[in-house]
Amino acid sequence: MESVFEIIAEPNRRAILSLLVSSEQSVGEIERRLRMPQPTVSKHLRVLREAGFVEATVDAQRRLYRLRPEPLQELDEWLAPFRRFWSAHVDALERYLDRMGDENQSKPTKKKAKRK
Amino acid sequence: MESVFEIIAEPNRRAILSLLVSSEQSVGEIERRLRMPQPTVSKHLRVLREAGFVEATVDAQRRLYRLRPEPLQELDEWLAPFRRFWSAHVDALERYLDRMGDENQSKPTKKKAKRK
DNA sequence: CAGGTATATACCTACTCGAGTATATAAGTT
DNA sequence: AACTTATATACTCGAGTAGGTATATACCTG
Repeated sequence: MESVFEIIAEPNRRAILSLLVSSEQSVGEIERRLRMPQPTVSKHLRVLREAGFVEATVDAQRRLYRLRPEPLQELDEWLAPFRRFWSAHVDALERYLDRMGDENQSKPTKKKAKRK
Repeated sequence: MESVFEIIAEPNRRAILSLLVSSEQSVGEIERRLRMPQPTVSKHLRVLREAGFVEATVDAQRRLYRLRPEPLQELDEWLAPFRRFWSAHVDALERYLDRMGDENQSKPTKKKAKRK
């Protein structure tokens, strides 16, 4: 369970993260809101904690868990090159549609684009 | 192997995606550049293809694989709420640092912040 | 201190998935 | 047609991991 990617591969962990994005929550609150058995919640929280996604403070018997930004920022950085890639694609599509618009507006039922 | 998240959890698959971000590649090229056994490459490409991360065109015996943007965009969208979260944090930190700057520049060795 | 609440952990099991090896398929070359 | 290149697939095996159940730990309340 090394990487950020493996951590967020698990749906319950993503649910926990999404829940924590609004505000910190105790284990019991997470348990109730996500309708998840308590050991399951604790185990996922442990994984998230050890990977730096969340941190906890003690409040009597409770633990209040809150989000930490770093690991998800790392994910965001990994995405950067791909963002450049797909925005290039959008640009190309826009240019293409612009050209089509000029050349013949008369054929709106066109089915296939030409292949190189 | 349903979700986008599970697909990119695998390091070799991430490597393939990163390689394809520059331009399309044949299976053999991927195999050589990533020093990965051919069946491994093919199997990961299959997973990526079925999940919509890549598409292939046939060139004689070769298959040229290229990136498709949608699945990674989906990941990008999942990150959106968290981005709001951490930019809020940066703002708060900046305000805090600003205040500290005004109030007393004279105590740079402060150790602990007050707890509620 | 007895009982209750909140959370963590230990143990087991079932399942998934990736690696490795061998083989199949298909196209190109001689 | 034989051979080679390029890619896909089938099969087996081992490791990792999530879920379930039971139990441990810690704190709070009467």
